[in-house]
Amino acid sequence: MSLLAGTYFRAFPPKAALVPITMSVLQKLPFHLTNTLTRKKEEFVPQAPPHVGLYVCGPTVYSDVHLGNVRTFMSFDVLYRWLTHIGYKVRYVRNITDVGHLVDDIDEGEDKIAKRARLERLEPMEIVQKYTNGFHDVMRQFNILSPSIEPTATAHLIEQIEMIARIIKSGYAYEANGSVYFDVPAYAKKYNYGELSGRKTDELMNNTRDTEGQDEKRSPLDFAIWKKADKGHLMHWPSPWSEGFPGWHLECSVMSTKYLGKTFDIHGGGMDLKFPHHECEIAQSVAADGIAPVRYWMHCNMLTVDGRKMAKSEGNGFTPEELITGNHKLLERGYSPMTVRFFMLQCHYASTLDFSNAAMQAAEKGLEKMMAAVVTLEKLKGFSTSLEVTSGASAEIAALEQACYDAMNDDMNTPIMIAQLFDGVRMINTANDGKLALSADDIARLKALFITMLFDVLGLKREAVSDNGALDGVMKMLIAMRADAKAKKDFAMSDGIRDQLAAIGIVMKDTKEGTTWEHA
RNA sequence: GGCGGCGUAGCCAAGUGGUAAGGCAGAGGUCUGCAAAACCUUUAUCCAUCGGUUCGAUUCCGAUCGCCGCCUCCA
Repeated sequence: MSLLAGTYFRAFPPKAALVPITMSVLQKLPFHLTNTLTRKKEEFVPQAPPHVGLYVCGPTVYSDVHLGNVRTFMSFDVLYRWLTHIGYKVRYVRNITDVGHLVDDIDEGEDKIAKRARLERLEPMEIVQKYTNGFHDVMRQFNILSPSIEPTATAHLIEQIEMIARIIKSGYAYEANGSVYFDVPAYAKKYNYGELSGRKTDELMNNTRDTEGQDEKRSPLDFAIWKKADKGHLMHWPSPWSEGFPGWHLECSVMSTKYLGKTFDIHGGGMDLKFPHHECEIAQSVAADGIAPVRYWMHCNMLTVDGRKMAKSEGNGFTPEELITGNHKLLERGYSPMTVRFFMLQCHYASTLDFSNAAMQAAEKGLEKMMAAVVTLEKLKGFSTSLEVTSGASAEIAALEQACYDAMNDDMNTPIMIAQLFDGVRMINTANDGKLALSADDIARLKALFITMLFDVLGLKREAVSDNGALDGVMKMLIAMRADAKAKKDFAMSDGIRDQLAAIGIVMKDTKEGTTWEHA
């Protein structure tokens, strides 16, 4: 078994990783992040620079992802992009949970994927495929990069069974009636169960729910790492203990350490996974291998709607699809994926973010302003600096650049970084107005900064605004007619054209270079 | 009840032991035939409430109120 499981992977970080660190960008300031294990902001020092191992708990593919999920993956996408940008070589692992997990008390013994399969009359793996595809589509829409490795739980059954065996061998798990439970009290005697979530086993004991099936367990605190499948349970595999399926917490422990090493740098996920999921991951790894698996834990906060966590059970969750089309009762209209991305990144990942139509519309306007500035910047022509002339703005641009790096290095503070860029927007617009002189070098530097920060780091992309050629042609004609009317001082006609277009959502703008138009 | 966190302008949201980033909205101005866009200026005597520490707190400590997340093993 161990041979099978171990033949095809390479150790990470690589043993011969003694490549000198070549941080291309800025080494002046190290990256700091809030480690939720210590609850402190710490300097990030990878165990084997320049390599960084990053693991994020991926989705359970039994239904559409909702916007809250998107926020988590987007936050870690920015982390991945930033670490890469500052010169690290990141191996980013994000799993797909395709082994179903038990639904709730009502659907006893039937897992999420099996239940869904039954409802939709599909093979479980059809469900998995369908929603995995959907998940990938959503990730693409929001411009979230693919991880380096996207392992699935079902492809790592052998490793999971091996890990269970190791935990049993070390005395922290026991079999009962074909299921295997993690022995929390035994573990807690030697190690600190609850170090991540701040929980204490005594307290947990006092507040345990009286649920069914408890009799198999020695302590109500124990959790299943292998579960015997009930009859009718669709997904199950053979194991030394029973025909069954692995416990939920196990897959992440197995897949993270398999690809990133027994101890790896960063583990991320949503705040709601801190307990029990992440706490159990620590316990499993420590029990199996005697080593803490993770050096830095990062948790990103929840997306709320009207102050409440977005969740299916609340009925306040909408799919990314609905958000884009506006087809949901909570949505006044649709918003583009990049508007959503910008909206989310204007808030720090560790804060709760409250969703509202007003906030979305504000983000939309802000993003438009930002993107318009990039277009302006690309057209700007600066004066030549051949005579050792520097503009008064040069120092300001250098400071702006530094401020952007400082913000990102300070626990990935995207809202501050964006605020800095808006200062840059002012500079660009002022220059465009002829009220600020920028040298060609200044402009090149600003361009590099904006493109790097906006597109590479924040992961925004330009969205198509103008649509089809026919409309463009019609608009050219109308603009010409209106110019003609204006030349003849026929303002009734020129205003009429403009107002009627405005009524159908097209806005004309008279600039020095001529008239342009856009959708309102 | 336990654990974790939050409460900053009309809205979204940063931040700090020395007196409040940014975006949206609002107001005034420049520009314009009038607009729009752009630019400039402006908008929180104050950071839930009450105490305490301090020369000084929104920032630290305590209490109160309100809100949110988690509390497993059958997410």
